[in-house]
Amino acid sequence: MTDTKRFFTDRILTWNRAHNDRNMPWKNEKNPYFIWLSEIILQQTRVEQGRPYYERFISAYPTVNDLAKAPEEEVFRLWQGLGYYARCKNMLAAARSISAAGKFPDTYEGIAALKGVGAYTAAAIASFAYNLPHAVLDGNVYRVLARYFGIDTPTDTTAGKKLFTALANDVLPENQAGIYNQAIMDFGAVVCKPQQPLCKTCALAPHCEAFQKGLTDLVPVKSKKLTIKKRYFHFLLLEQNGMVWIRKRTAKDIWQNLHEFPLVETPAPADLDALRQTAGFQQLVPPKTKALEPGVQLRQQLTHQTIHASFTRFSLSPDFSLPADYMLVPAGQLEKYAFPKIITDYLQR
DNA sequence: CTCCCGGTTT
DNA sequence: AAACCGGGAG
Repeated sequence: MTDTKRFFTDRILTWNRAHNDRNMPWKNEKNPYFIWLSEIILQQTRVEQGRPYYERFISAYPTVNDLAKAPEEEVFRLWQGLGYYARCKNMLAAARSISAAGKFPDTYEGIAALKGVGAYTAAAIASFAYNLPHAVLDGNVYRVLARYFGIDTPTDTTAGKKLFTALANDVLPENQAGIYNQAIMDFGAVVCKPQQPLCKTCALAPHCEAFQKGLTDLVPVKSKKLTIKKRYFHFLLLEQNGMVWIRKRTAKDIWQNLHEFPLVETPAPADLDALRQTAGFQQLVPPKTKALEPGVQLRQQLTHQTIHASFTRFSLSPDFSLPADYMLVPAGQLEKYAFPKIITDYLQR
């Protein structure tokens, strides 16, 4: 262990004792079920967005057995709007396996075997709940380590993951894993931020490679560049005497397991006249059915696609029926189903 | 508006 | 290596 590494760990712990006033409802929590729940909710999610979901989940399901017993549709409805819906599916599967086992796993390997739990989440739960010496490696930790130690190896490569994992575990104080892991992530979120980090007042700056060499904005490095494609979704609100057609998305695509209105996707922007020419539209709407009003346009930005959505209402003749994967539900019952954000936005507008 | 951010699975 | 969401910042 080098001096600069010892200094690093010591200053992180000191900062945590003296200056860390970041407060989360799951901090100091020792119940592994609550810790696991909060970590699943916080994956890819900002604390302030996740917090209300966490409160609702622990209130609805105070124990892992309550969650394990819950119907999938109900859990998805509670998860609605949080994004990355595979997390919800995996969470429920994990809850059922924990409940069947009769206790929460208390080893790193046992925790890592849970669905939806990868290296980061396993280390977080192992250290927070059981103080096991496993270093967390999330976006905050990558950034703090890359800057302080001046590492420009891309973090999203096998070599990068290996290097950062070894370093993270090297600077982990063996007997304070839980406190330290929380501290380094808070430090990354509050001081060593992605944009405009607080280097001027940072107690680590004297030994920080990136700060000393003016490389703060150049690390961490990522190798992949994101290509974003545009998609054009035309949602059809097909109404039949107070009822409306919906279906569950089952394809290997975004929003799997959520519901939607009958959808026609076009490769390019299309107005209603152009839409009527498509086979998809003709399969869903009888000829000469008039739109009830001009369509509503909404947009949603995903990681690698931009969704341009239109919503158009039609009144369907009573005898018409859609393919078997669609279901006709009362318009007043839509809140029982989980929908993607762009659809709930439309419904609430 | 346009970017930017982030764990796990396949 | 690529796909998966939604919200915040500029």
